[in-house]
Amino acid sequence: MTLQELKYVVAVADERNFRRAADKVFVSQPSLSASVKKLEDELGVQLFERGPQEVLLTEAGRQVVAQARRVLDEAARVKVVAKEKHDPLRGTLRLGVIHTIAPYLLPDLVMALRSSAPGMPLDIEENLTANLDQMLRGGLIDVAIVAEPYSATGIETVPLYDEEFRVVVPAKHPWARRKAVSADELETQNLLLLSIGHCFRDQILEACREFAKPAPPGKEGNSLETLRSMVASGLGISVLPASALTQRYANPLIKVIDFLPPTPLRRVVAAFRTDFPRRAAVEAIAAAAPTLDLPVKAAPRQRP
Amino acid sequence: MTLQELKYVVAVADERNFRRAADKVFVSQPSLSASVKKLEDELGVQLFERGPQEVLLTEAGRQVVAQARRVLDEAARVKVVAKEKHDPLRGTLRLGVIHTIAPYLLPDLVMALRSSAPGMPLDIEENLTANLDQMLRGGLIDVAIVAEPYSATGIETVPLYDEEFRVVVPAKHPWARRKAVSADELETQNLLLLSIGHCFRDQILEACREFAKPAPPGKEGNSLETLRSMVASGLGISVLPASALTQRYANPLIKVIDFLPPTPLRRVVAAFRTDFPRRAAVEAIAAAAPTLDLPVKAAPRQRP
DNA sequence: TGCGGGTGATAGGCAATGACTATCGAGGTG
DNA sequence: CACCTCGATAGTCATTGCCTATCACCCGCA
Repeated sequence: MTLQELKYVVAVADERNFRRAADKVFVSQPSLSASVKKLEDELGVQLFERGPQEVLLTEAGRQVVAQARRVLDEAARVKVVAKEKHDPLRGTLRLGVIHTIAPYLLPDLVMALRSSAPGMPLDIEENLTANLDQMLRGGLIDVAIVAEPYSATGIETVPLYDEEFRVVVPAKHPWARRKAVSADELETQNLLLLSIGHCFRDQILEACREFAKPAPPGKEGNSLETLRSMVASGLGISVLPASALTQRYANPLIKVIDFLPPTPLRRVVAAFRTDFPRRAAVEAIAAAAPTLDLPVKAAPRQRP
Repeated sequence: MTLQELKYVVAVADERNFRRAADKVFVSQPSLSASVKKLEDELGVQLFERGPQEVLLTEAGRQVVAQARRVLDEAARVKVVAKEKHDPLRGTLRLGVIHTIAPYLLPDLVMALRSSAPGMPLDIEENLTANLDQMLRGGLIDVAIVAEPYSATGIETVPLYDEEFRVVVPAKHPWARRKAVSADELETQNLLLLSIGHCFRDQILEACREFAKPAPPGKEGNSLETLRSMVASGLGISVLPASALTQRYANPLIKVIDFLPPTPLRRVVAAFRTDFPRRAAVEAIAAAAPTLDLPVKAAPRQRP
């Protein structure tokens, strides 16, 4: 039984005439006759009475044709469903973002995508890189926005932007008046870091190799906002990414100091499975990134 | 798009593995891959992400597969419907019967068929032969029980039984004591006949050729029961078929007289379109006829 | 009563479709 | 690094379904 046979049978039932039905479905009359007979044989029931005057539906034919219409109806809806999903910028995109990026990027990004891809709502998952990686491979999310270094087989990345690091110290800290500090100097202070698992912690330790080996530094916080508050309360100094230090987050208890060049930075990328079919959705995110009002540098597409 | 492609896609979605899915639907893995790709191309949407680890459903894939299941479901019901109609003795039989047979045959026939073909309810239409003929050709009824002579192209008949005619006279009629009368004698009496259109009228006139030409005889009735009542009231004599003169219809005001041989009779047949596929249903009727408690003679199958 | 115009079924040739086996290339795993 | 499994590809082959041409039948008309 094929959809075509069902189409043919319905056509014959509609036209009550094999020739007209054949024209209607764009085949020759013998082909149509053969197909109808084939279906009748398969079903073991005669569907039509071929009289010399007219073609009559048998009782079985009536029922089968009615059911065939339902099949064709549902089959037509397959195409409709597929067509609706045709545009990669339509349909929910499941997006994972690490904790140190989400709160600073998402408000603007969602805003930008709402106009550039209005048919693509975001289902957002905020988590650690390692977890996002697993979810990405497992198909639980479609795209992950993480910081480099990040690579995995079967995963591609598109750079979004480069984001410099800044030192934040309490307002009454001895460094509060300095214009810039060197990464090596941080060692001398009580450096507050994120807890283990946050990539941002590792990136800072990487930037300040000197004390990566010695004992772990001061206290740890669970989010950048926690760190910020801890600094504000005078507990120590810390390092935050530039996007966490916009005007919106200005705080009189905190002083922001640049690094002496080379300024450490992180590259933020969008990662997705190589086989992910909605690349245009990733492109939409990459295209939106440089338009955002963030203190970042557009990251050139270096490894396409 | 074919049902097979939909089956394949559903199998892949179920197994999340092309090889296992191929086994499940009894094709080689390359064939299955090709079919899936073909459907994806046709729909213009990628349904699966073929990762090295596992096969993932895209969002479009989820929706298409869900719809495909519905299609296959409905398609399976086509076979169920057909199977239900597989037995020609199942399903309503639309039966037409002429007025002069219906009330005497149907009660017994329905009873007999209820046991020999319990799954075949009768939808009964009572009408004149000419109308039944049209309905039979037009497919409005499946079988017509009529009296011969009846023939038409594209129509076959099966004899059911032969039924003799009897003369009925009022109880106080001069003939009331006679054992038998000749057809020719009827001319001398006030013969009550059915109105024009009833074949039984023509058959009586045929039996008594003598006065077929002269002026029309006495009054006319619209049914055999009307005639019977008219005879009972002394309005004249009439002729009835044997099946209308069983014990059940005995009436003290009426005397039944045999014809002198050759006794006129009518052959009752079941007529159906040559193309009618449920011949077994007709056979069931033919087989039931001789078992009925009617004063008739089984009609041999003379022209098969 | 024979003759066109209609029906659906049949016959024979042909091309497209789908299936197969064998193999590849990519990844993951010991 | 060898080995295994994944899905994709290549090439061949049989089946399928299609077409044109024709048949057999029935109708209505002359």
